[in-house]
Amino acid sequence: MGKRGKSNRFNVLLNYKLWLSSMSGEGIISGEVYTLLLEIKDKGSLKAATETTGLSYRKAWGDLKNAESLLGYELTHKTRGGKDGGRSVLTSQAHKLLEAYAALEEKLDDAVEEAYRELKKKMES
Amino acid sequence: MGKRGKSNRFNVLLNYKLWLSSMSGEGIISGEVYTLLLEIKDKGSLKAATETTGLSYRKAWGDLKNAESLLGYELTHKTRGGKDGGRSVLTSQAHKLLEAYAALEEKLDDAVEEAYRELKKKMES
DNA sequence: ATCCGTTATGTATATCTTTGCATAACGAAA
DNA sequence: TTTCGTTATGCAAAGATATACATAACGGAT
Repeated sequence: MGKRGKSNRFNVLLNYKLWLSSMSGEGIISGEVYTLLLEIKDKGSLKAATETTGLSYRKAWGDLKNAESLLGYELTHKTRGGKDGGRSVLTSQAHKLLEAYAALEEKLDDAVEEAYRELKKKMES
Repeated sequence: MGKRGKSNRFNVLLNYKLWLSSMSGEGIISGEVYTLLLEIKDKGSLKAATETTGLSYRKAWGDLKNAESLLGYELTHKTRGGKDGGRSVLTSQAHKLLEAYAALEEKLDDAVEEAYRELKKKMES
């Protein structure tokens, strides 16, 4: 280690959280809903999706409903009944949203990482 | 208005929130603490700062203490007593942090705005 | 016609966060 | 040495969020 040791190491992490909101400010889509949609896409049902994401069915269902109501369109085609009980399938708009959101997150991850490096440099100087 | 009207306008806003945390994840500095520090710098006391920022003294004090404990150094020189009761003045490290944070926020504001434009374009296509 | 497991939703419970007192400690200035 | 307004901190109360539980509705497959 260098002359001054690690005395002024800036040992903190930079975190961020994204969400989409309506003009009036209510929350719509956060990372949580994003991963929920990914899981629904994979598993084919909301219930199954909640089991892997860890949130309660009640909340996941509410979040999804909220998101759809504020976006103004459905994110999943929902069917009830049948031997399997029913299923949830992403709409084409949901697919589009997932794609767009993934690109956005990647872009911002990069920006945050770079900003963090600069922050750190400043704080350690 | 154009041929298809505004039917697929993506009428949502992109929001984000930044915070610094310790390695183990506890929150340290959020925008709230940042504006609190700005206000302290301006007003010279924590109490006065809470009056303009709107948070309760109890919480502001706790947040500040938490931030200092996790950073490992003081963000304010605190004095009690005197006709004026006491005061809080930013440390040099706090000044440095404010500067760095402001730069960081500006950078990310730009990145988010750009990312939002792309998101919007994708969602409206 | 019956069954099954999922969607759908209300309500009560618990958990987490913030606020609101209350009250002590402090110490420079008058 | 008394005074004043701030820092400092515990604890109860209030608010906000999330979870848990209960229960209905549904309808394709058997």
